[in-house]
Amino acid sequence: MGRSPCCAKVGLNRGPWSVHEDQILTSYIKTHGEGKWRNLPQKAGLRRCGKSCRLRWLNYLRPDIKRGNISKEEEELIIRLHKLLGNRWSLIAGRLPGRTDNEIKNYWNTNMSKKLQGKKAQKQFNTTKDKNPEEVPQEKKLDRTHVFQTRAVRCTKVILPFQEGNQMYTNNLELALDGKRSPPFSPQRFMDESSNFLMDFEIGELFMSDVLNSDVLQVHCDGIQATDNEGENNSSACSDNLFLGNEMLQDSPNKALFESNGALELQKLCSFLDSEDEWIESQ
DNA sequence: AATTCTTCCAACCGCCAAGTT
DNA sequence: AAACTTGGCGGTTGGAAGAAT
Repeated sequence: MGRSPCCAKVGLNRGPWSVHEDQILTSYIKTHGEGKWRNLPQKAGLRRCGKSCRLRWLNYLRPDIKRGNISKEEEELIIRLHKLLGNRWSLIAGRLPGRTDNEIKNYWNTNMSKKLQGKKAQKQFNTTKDKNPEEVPQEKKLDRTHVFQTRAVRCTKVILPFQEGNQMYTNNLELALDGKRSPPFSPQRFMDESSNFLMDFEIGELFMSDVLNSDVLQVHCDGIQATDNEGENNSSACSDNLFLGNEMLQDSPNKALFESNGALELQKLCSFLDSEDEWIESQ
């Protein structure tokens, strides 16, 4: 049932790697280089699955792996990057030389998640997530300052929509989707407007390209319906804020908050907008 | 000293996207 | 265009080690 395994597991070693296996793998990769993981075990004479070899090399045997505890500076960076990117461990690891995504993920799960427990947003989410949407009183539905957490999903484009005057960003978005206009994005203005937040991230080509390639969708929204962690429609959120991941870059006139936790699919965004329009019309 | 509980992290798993045939 | 392969990712697990009883 389901997907076939990546390789025939019969007769393969599992569990912790022995010193001897490490030596074989290291020696083979030093000679032949990385890649071709599927065939590597056979060629190297290892009774391991290719995936397992890849993981062992990337997370443990690579010569540039940094050993030892996460420093205070690294921890601060992890927190900031997590705020920005969510659970995109490989992206976070990419900005911490010598650290692996697995290591950072483990560190986060064992240390940081504890420290950050009890956050207001999480608390608020938890108090409402179990309720049947039908049971939510109407005044709650109308509460556009309601804070909730959405599940991060990948999107294929980055949109950095800026509002010019009262122009609805949706106009720009639709045109961008139709290919009639570039996504409404001005790097210079983006940096100007968000300089306080981004200052600590060494703004530069590298960072900007990271952002642009990171699937992070920034939404400057004027009314958008989102789903909660359970994938159910939640109450509407209205915001004049600009977000980078979870980070609010501008104060909203109505102090409303929409947390996208990193990303929304463009298709979902469009359907949210449609449903939001219907909702507004029905009021 | 023995047992139970908790923490930590290496390794595994399934899914996905990109590349190839 | 469809099927298949491959590499990469994030979530989860299991067991070793340490702490508590």
